[in-house]
Amino acid sequence: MTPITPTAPDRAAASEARKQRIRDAALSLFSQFGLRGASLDAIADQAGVSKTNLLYYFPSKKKLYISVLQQILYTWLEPIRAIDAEQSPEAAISHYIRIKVELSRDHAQASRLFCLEMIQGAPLLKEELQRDLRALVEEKSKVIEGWIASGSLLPVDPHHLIYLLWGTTQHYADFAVQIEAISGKTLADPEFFETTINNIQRIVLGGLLPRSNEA
Amino acid sequence: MTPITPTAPDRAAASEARKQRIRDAALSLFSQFGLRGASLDAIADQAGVSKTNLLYYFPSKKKLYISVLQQILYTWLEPIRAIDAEQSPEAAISHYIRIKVELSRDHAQASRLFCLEMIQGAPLLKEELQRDLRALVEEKSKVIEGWIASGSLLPVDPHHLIYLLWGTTQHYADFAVQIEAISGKTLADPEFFETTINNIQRIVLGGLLPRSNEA
DNA sequence: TTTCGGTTGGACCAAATGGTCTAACCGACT
DNA sequence: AGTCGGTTAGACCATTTGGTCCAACCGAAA
Repeated sequence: MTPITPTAPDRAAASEARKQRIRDAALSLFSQFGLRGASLDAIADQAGVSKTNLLYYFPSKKKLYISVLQQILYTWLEPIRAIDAEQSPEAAISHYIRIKVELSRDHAQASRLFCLEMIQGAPLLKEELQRDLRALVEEKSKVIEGWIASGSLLPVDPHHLIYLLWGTTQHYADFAVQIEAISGKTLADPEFFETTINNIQRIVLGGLLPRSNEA
Repeated sequence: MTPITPTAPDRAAASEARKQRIRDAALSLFSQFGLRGASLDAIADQAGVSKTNLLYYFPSKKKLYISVLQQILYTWLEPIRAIDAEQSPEAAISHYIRIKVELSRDHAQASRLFCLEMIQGAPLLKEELQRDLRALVEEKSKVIEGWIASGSLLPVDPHHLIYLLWGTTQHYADFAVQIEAISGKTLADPEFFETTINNIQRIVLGGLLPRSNEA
């Protein structure tokens, strides 16, 4: 009943598992050395399969790379999709920051690969960015403008707000080494994790300058 | 009288110029493809010299890479050095943001190379980060704490404030493609440049939430 | 038991790559 | 003119790399 493919059902499952193992290894190496810098030998090695076998599942290096990127992209844009006009701006932004810092902690490699691709000029994602991401950002900008119009948010350019949130939160994944070198802490440390979220929320929502009582 | 080296003086100048041309080409390619991803052939080509000649000036790929990185590092940490206790926090932070966004505009490649190196785990810079950068950040954190103690700044963890400033400003260099895909603008556009600075300053200093008059 | 399609890996290949060797070049000083 | 040290490049090399080919394997259906 279960078999959909002509061969045994667990055959397909095992195959998919293997593919995922390869994708995982690829993510690990691509996120460290980039598309050109990572070799198929190394990826196959880390995945525990032969290079030929890797090329059986993914017909070329580029196809493998794209497959990995594609898998990331969805997860990556999820938090911003969650923003909606029904929430208060405080709740929405607070929540967004938390989710994004969680992503930086749990999917740091994915964040780095995404960053690498951007640095390189996003040769493989540019189109998608221009179409989907742009529309998504436009949509959420409208929400932010609504908040501003209703007086529940101080006036700010929605795009720059979004960039600031992206930049700040991803920084903890992409520059993890730097942060560890300076703070001696990682997001894996629960206390540092909470402090991080807390401080970003405080700065973005409340600002740094005290309301002057003078003048 | 002028000759310091045994050979003619302009000989050394021409030599240094060539070295710089090579470093420039190297920056351009390393910042795009990383240490492994960029080839000496391509670098020599872009610099307009033969590969052998490149290897005459820089005895190995790694040495060249380090030379480029070294040259960046100083420029990169300059803005944070400029922060001092005499300024008002508002002036210091405003100025820092402006300088940093200027760097993102004028030295985007350097920013990206630095980012790449961090992503990779900073194998060549880790030591320096742990020593010099850490000390520098510690010093400036003291300044920020002073501001907080004197009541001219709301309480915030200095480290996280610094990370937020770094992340936000560098984002405009490292993710330039993404920003262009969404906003259709670049920092090269003077209006966009000023809007960027203005918005970051406003969010960081003033915060987003209006002071509630209720309750 | 045979066969068949999906699967696996060792041998192999052409191109690219980091780096060496050697010969020639060139301007300055004798 | 000759030579000397800094400079330049073409030929060459060993290794790595992305990718192909072919032979073998393996579990299930006939």
